[in-house]
Amino acid sequence: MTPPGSRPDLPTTYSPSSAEEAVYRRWVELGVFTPSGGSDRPAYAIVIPPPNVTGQLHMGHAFQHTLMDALTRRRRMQGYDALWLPGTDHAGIATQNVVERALAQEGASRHDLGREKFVERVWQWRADYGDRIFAQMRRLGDGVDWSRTRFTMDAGLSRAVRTIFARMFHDGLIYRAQRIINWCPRCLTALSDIEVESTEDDGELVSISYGPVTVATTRIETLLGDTAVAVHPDDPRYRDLIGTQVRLPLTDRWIPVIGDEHVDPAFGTGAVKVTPAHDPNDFAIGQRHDLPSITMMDERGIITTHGPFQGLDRFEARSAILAALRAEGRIVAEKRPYLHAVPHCDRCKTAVEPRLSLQWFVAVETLARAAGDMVRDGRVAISPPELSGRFFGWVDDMHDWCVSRQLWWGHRIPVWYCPDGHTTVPAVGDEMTDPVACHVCGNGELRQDADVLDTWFSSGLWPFSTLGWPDTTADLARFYPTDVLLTGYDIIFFWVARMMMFASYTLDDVPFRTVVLTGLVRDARGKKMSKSWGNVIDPLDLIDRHGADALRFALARGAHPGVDVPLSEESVEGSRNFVNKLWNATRFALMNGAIPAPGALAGRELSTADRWILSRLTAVVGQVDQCYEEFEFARSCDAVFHFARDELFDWYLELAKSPLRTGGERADTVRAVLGRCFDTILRLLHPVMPFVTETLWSALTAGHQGAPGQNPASHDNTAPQNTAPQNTAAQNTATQNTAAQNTATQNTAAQNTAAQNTAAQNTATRDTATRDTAGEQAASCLAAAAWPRAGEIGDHDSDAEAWIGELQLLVTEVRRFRSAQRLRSNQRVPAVLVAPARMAAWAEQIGALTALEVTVADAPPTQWPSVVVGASTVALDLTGVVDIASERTRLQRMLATERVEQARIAAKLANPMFAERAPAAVVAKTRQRLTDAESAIAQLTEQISQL
RNA sequence: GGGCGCGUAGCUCAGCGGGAGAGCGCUCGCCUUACAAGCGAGUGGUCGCAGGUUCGAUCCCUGCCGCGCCCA
Repeated sequence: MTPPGSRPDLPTTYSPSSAEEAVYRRWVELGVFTPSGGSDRPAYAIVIPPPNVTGQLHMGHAFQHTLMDALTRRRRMQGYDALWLPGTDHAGIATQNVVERALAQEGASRHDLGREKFVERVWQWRADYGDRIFAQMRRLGDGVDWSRTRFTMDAGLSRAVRTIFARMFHDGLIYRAQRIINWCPRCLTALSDIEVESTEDDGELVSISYGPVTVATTRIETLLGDTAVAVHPDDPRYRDLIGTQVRLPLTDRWIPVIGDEHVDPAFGTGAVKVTPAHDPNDFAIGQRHDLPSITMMDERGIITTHGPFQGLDRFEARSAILAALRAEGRIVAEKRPYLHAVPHCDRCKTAVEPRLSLQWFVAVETLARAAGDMVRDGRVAISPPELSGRFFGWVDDMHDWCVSRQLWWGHRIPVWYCPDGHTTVPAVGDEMTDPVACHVCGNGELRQDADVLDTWFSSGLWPFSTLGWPDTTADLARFYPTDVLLTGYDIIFFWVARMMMFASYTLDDVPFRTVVLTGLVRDARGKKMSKSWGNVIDPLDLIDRHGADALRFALARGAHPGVDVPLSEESVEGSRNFVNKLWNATRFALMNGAIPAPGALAGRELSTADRWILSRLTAVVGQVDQCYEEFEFARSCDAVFHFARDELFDWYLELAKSPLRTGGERADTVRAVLGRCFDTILRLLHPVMPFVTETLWSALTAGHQGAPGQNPASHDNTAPQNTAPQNTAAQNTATQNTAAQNTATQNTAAQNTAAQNTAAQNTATRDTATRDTAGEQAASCLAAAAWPRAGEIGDHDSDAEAWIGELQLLVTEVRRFRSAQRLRSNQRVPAVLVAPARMAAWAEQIGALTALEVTVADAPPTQWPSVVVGASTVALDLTGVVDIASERTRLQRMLATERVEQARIAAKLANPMFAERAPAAVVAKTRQRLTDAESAIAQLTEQISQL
């Protein structure tokens, strides 16, 4: 505990593990993540791309959440009413698989339980484990509004699903049809195109004689379902066979040879077997030629055709049929291995079986075009724009979307059938009422479609279903369209395109204004992280060992738009080191009485160094702002990092030590400048490094409640500035429970969707209740403080920047000289400074920075070796000690470099075309460079001659 | 096969028409009163190869070589 008005003593090493949890709890207690609403502030909203409810926080989440959090936190500090809305999706197949595995351990299957009990069991699982990822998000520091946590199976979101389904059905945008779909023989369900992942697998391409024609295939077993052989109609080899019949090997069936334009005469033998029930291309050929479809295997991939192969698994059948064909002498050629693309189930990696079946589809043509148009006419921006090609490639060539899944967990398809097979879908406006009689024949014996909808169907509604649609809610009015949808470029098709399609259909508006696409997190060597490679890094492990800020900063520093981010333990350590450096530099500021109050600088006489650092600070604030507008997180981090470490800590702090020691008016000014600088960089870093900045800022502003730039718009600023004791989070480790843990035991009744509050929601309700009283303190919390504005700090000061630049150059040259002379870093040497008055005024600081005992004189002692920069000379008392040979070598090397430079520039200027055609500014700059090189040469020549 | 992208320091990557950059690593010196999770200095690159455009090319264009991703 820190008494009012005093500042805490901070330890020399920052310990994230003891600080982070308490800081997070304080934010939630203060309600900073919950938009206040109702004010006249502009709204800003990001909905989280919902993580899978079975998921654990992985590095991809850590990365994307860091960026979303940074965007939202900055907007919040800028005074926006900012919402980052969290939640999860129900992950149909994945969740069902998890629960089925648990059941299998008990020796049961879902069929033993029956549908109703099984679904109850899944709800139970979700109540027990579904909030794990929320607790992990807290560890990362995600500033989401827990009071608005959503789940795709919530009552409200389920209503959105049923509503849009009915509307689209009645608009003819949802239909049921027999089609070839991707079927997973393990999950026993249909999959959409994007739930299928193709891999290049070894197979064998076998040429089989069908009598007069030979066909080539990799899927030998489907021979049993062949109903034709197709050739190109113009192919001279086969033209005459078109219309004849050939006997299908191993069977008694005769099948026609047909001509079809889509056959590639150059591939294989130029003749293909046609299996309409088991291949999408063959299905299309079958439709064109009115061929029968023969389904020759069941949903588990077991052969059903009568004969010797019946009952075999599809892969066993492949070998058996190959052997049988070989025995009959039907095998003309074999190519093995033959690399070809094989589709696999995204979830279980089983080879997908194309299968003819009756499924529900979304007709995507108009919706996909509308989604494409949003980007084409600029209503939705894609960042970085280079990746829009990827988006168009998908939406402009999209097949109808198979949305039915043969699962029990999910939104049951709201369609009913009567015994006569009529279809009944609730009417628009009455979507939630289950029909009691067939809308066609009035029969009251209705049965609901057994299938559920694709999880992505509900995820596609996420940007507006989470805000209350289909009701017209205050949230929808305030936060929709949302501002940013941030996700990896690999997953753009899953939600981005579909959210846009549904948004266009339901609200005739964009779901978000900007799509920010990130790269993928890779390992230190740029390799994709995968379990099979064994190179997966667990973000929670890194947070445990180095702190969330270190992980976040390491990730954000690599976040160039759309580019993959390599992440290594070393880079996180590097960031942790910077966090610690920031900690110690701020400690220095605290120990020296830095004054962060807004008026502290007013009317003070600033030194050149003060003006310089404030000028640089202004520039950095501007840079950071620009970077955020362009989603250039890496550059933003770099800008603050280099300013803080290489300018503020390395130079200003060193220059400040002397006036601070001296005291008086000058020291107070330095304290005010320090206050302003540290206050500002903590604010600038807060979005990416929330924990340590919050801790340090509360220490910095303790006793200075009138800290500059408090966000007047945020929370209730009519409350008096409260100077009540503030725990510094670093010291408060007493309570270890996270809020998520506190409420994790709360189980909700299965199926009772009205009661499906997540634990986090319950927590947040409590949080919100405390917000009114906490609101007074909110302004003393960095997360609710104002974002710096470049204009408030000052203007660019080129005079100060030039003088400090010269000082830095002089100090660096002296250090280089010392190093070249092999002087030990701790060996203090007498020296004389001969310089203009403004430079000579820094004699003490120059001495401290170079480990020299500096005195000012009008002329350097003869025989002392010297370092010359511009009009300033530092002569060192190294008579008899200096290594003349090495010094001569050093100077001569510098001279050689300058001469090369001089020659190159002179040659350039000698070219008349250059002066004629190059812009005047470039020519002038080049002339200046020549002059600089020439004076450097003169200076070095002089120094060498004096040795 | 079609489309997109990438080859820049030992590693991972920025830069993308006018002086080659960062982080990490490596070498040397230093426990200097904020910080050894630190400080100071340094090493390291015909910017994949070959042409072209230009006063000027790492950057723009063409071809080639190598690598990656998406789609078929």
